[in-house]
Amino acid sequence: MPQSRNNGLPAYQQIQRAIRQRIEGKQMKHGDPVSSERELARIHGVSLMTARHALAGLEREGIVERRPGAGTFVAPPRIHFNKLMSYTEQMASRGLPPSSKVIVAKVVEREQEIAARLGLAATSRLIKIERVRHTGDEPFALETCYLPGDEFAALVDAPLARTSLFSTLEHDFDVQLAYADEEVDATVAEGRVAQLLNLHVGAPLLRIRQVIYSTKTKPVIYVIGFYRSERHSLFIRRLR
Amino acid sequence: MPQSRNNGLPAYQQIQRAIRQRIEGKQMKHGDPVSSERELARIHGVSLMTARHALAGLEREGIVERRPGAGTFVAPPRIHFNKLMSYTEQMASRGLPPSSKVIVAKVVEREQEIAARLGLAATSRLIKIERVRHTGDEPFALETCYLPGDEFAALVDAPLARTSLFSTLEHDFDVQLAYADEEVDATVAEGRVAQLLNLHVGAPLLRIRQVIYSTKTKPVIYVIGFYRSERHSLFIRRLR
DNA sequence: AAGTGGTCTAGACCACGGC
DNA sequence: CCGTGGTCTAGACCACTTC
Repeated sequence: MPQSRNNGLPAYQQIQRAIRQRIEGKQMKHGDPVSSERELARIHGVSLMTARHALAGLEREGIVERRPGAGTFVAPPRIHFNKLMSYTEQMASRGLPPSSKVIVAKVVEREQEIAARLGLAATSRLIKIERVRHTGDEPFALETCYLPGDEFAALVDAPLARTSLFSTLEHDFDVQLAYADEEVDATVAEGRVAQLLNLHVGAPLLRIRQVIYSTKTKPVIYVIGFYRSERHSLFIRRLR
Repeated sequence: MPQSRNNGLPAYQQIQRAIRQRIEGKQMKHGDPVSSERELARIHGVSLMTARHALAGLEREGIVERRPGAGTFVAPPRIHFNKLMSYTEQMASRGLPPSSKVIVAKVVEREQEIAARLGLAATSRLIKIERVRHTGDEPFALETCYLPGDEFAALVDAPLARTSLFSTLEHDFDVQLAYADEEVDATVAEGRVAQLLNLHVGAPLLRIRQVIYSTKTKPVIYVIGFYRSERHSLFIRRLR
């Protein structure tokens, strides 16, 4: 009788959760063997295929490595490649305190191109939030994000300086973010951007424009960011 | 009797290949329904789980979309997010002819830092191949790649101008490339790079340094590339 | 030789979409 | 309502690694 009585969560996800927790809770570390498929099946009282399904998912996430004939092992502590993380989360993963300064937080109109990228009518109202990110006391990025104004009007009064935008969206607005498509190129600092980032005009900058989608494949945030190239590299993993 | 008589290829991969071919051969287009799991199982004479496994793989690759209760459909023409492709393959996927000019193809020694990135001793001999990539007649990238010299010595005499490095490796050297880790930042053109790319000094450039690994998790190629930012953007998909 | 992951079968029930 | 994908079972054989 599948997935009854048990939180409604499918069996394979419960197995994943159990393993994930033991790894995240440092009870297992890089290289440790994970219970074999047959063991997991026995322990959780499921069939072999279900246990396999659980491990296959964890392997795709990079949490676990499977070596045919040998076993399944906790994967090396992964640099979170290609993972959508907020600035706050990125800092946390490096053990650094987040620090940013809100420059602008208001409603704008007639931002035609940006409205289009969010799948909205050209004249829609948009929330605009502009922030400078710091490491230590040096500014290293200028991020401007836009959200649909009707849905997220309350955001302009949110404590953006203290709380992560991602967590505000996920907790207060019940929006689950799913993925982002980014376009990356290089540019040089000029005018206001150079000034805000404490750079001389002509310094190289990484420009990242991203559209962040919710689990419903709906665009939720458009972000354009400028990153000081001496202080920020982008890491990507590409698969064949 | 699994995977006998049939090319040695597992049944689920044969199903995938059949579907892939029909999509790539334009016999099916974006939005068209793919045979249902039960249909595929019947057609290919396999069980439902095997047909499901095939579709699950195609869905992960982004080739196909599955909508519960509705069916499985050919996914929108996908931009190849986070996919490791050679320059030749990238051009092909956009319907453009590849064009590049080999500047250097020789053996070098004492490239300590690069040897280290390839997991080799500091004094190892390395193959160095430097090429300018073009779109039309405009240069848009300078790519320099390094490979272990002992293993790939024959490469310096390979027809690099005519043949893709990836395919030479995969066919002539029996090396299967698996993934690449990239570090991306911004810089400005200067000296030789500016000259080769036909840019003025100070123009913004995207710099990509990548280590390409074989299926055996062994570093095989180190590439450092400079890309004219007006002619090249990087697209990334990040997942939550 | 024992254990592991990889593949596969022939069934089953569920929740959901579209008609 | 019927067909779909999503989950699951209780077995099986194979190729491989480890000892």
